[in-house]
Amino acid sequence: MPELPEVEVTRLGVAPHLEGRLVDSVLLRRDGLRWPFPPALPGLLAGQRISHTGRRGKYLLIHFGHGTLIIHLGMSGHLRVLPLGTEPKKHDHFDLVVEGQGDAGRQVLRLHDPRRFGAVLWHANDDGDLDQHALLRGLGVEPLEAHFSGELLFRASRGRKAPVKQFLLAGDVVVGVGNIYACESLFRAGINPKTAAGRISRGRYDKLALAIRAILAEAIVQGGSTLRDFIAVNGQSGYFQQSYFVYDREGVPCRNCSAPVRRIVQGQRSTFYCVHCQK
DNA sequence: AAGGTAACCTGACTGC
DNA sequence: TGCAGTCAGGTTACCT
Repeated sequence: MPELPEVEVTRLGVAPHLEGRLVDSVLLRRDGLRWPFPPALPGLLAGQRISHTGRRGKYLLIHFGHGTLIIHLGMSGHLRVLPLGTEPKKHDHFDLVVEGQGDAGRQVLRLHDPRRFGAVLWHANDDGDLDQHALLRGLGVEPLEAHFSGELLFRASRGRKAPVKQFLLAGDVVVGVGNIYACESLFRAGINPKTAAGRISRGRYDKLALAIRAILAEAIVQGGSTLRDFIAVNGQSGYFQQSYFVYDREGVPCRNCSAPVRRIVQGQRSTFYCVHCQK
């Protein structure tokens, strides 16, 4: 789960508990997830002050004076802020304990990730620019920033034969749009997900860019989507899934034209769309 | 360069 | 009740 809105909702939720605080300790309960945790992490972070949080695509960033902690939630990860002493559950792999501030006591930022496709990595300032980090280097434009546009999608797609759905998911042109929001955006823009990216007009990309922006922004306001694993930091569920028009609605009447929503597979991922509304 | 596929892993659900 | 099969929000590595 977590696509851009879920990561941003997570960031907004954890930020007040982290920014400006000192790290007490770091606890690693296993060697790593997708990649090994940096073994030196506890020593690198203990006693250091968190300056601010950020996000690049689906990567959550926790910035320190000497470097940045990079967290990815994979398919099934979530972060919670809990009172110190809360018993860890199965699949709780990583704790960042922060000092209290004001009335608040020490708290723990805890990463839970059953499938373990997530990641926790460290980028030291000495290693160069963060945006040149191996995981961030090839990423496309942030869809909620001003320079994201239909023109950008149009230009980047010329000559591409891949279906537009996979073009969006690839992440090298625009970041943060995962399977749910790609399906929903294409529906809103009225574009068939199977259409070759390179054969879509400028005007239709203008519409698609607006749809992507609007849907991501709406999802953030609604607290993201709650599927099997995503729970916001405060334990509340997001409710954007109630707003789905096509995702996970195979066979259900289209909310626009009542034709049954169709499910196909593209690049090993399910795509949901309306044959009537998306040409 | 771009495209296709397998792989990583657990858990929930379905059907027999 | 159990067992096998399918599917799930992501991304990289590797091959054409």
